[in-house]
Amino acid sequence: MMEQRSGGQPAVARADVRERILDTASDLFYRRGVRAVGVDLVVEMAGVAKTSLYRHFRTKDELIAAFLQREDEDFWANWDRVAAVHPEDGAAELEGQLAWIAERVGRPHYRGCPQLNVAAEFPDEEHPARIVARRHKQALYLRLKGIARRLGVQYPELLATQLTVVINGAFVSSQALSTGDAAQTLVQMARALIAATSDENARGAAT
Amino acid sequence: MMEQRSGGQPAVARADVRERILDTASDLFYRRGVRAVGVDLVVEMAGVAKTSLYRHFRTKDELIAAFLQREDEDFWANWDRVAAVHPEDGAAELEGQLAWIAERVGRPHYRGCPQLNVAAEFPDEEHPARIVARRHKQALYLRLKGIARRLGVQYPELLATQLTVVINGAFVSSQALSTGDAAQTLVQMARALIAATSDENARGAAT
DNA sequence: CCAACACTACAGACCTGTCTGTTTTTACAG
DNA sequence: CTGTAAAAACAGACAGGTCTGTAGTGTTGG
Repeated sequence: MMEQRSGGQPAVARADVRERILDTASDLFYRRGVRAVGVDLVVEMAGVAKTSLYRHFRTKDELIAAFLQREDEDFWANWDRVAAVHPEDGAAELEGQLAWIAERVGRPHYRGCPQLNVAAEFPDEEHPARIVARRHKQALYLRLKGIARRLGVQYPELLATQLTVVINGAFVSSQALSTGDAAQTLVQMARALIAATSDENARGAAT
Repeated sequence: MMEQRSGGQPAVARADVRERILDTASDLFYRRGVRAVGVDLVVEMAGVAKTSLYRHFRTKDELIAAFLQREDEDFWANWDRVAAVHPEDGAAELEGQLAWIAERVGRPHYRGCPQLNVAAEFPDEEHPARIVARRHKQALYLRLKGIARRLGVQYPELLATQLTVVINGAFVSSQALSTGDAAQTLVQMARALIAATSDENARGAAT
């Protein structure tokens, strides 16, 4: 861990300590739960002083919010990478998004969506971390609505809501999805929902 | 949960205190989160002595498990009540189940599925409460598979997995479902998924 | 009579956040 | 390249509160 940076660059160590704290805290928070991890443990595992933690983060609550903020940015980085591959084909993009989400859900020690986990741990909706989580889920809905619009379905808002439910459901259903191909299951769900919103007007008064 | 009583009749007061503790703990655990609620608060709100709590529950972990156990029983009581109304029609039963689930999700201070919340709070999968939660979700899957079989779809396991994802997704997506009719949204999802598994091959051997 | 109950106090550990003091790193001037 | 002052990091004690679980004492009701 000890790196000697002879003739070091300025402002690196500053960001370095902050990043090390956030790295360590994120890992511990996700794996053990936020409330179960104290700042003393974060400080010890990160190899920093407690004063350093409280210099970069005013309170533990702000550290939790920073944890979710980083998870949010990581999530959309993955999303945008896939979106860039399918600038035209909305259906292909959606399946691509579901593919990497399913891969993530299926990982060995996957423990759910951090945003949903923190929401479960902290009932206060005005908690700084809950505000990050709420914006994250709102952004997910909006992105799905954009895809739904590109698909040209009749009710993009309805389809976006349904896809939100499916994706959030996948996050908390790793047990049910562990048997079989999770990606295929989710893609089939998306196709079925798309087909249904496309049928609505054509079918008219059937059954 | 057969409790052996040494020889007397004091079963009434005993069960009364136990129930009062469990009532109070369940309410506090659900609304504020399990880790955020200490036994001192439970004891104070229930108006009992701490020794009484630890006489009826060996540890707080067992109290948490009892909380989820009771939620499990309540859930299936609702389920069975609806199931009894539709002994033949699987599609109607499924829509009935989704209707009361959506109603529950849409309640003013709904705070998610207790089983999922506890799973988010406690990473240890061998925690007594996690064992209850795991069995609960497994039971949900099995009930849905039973409905799927009655529907005569081609892949009942696949449909059951998909419906599990939808229901768990509804539990954690009250934000997305708060706009519009949640019950209708879920029912439409179920219909779309059923139609998709029915469309897969034979279209001729209908009802 | 005695088991269940209420109440208080306690042990030992943990929590967040602050404070003091020392050492290292950085920034910049000469 | 060097001297120096400010900023940042380290180390650790500390305050004041919380947590789970146990123990001791007295009260009550069947």
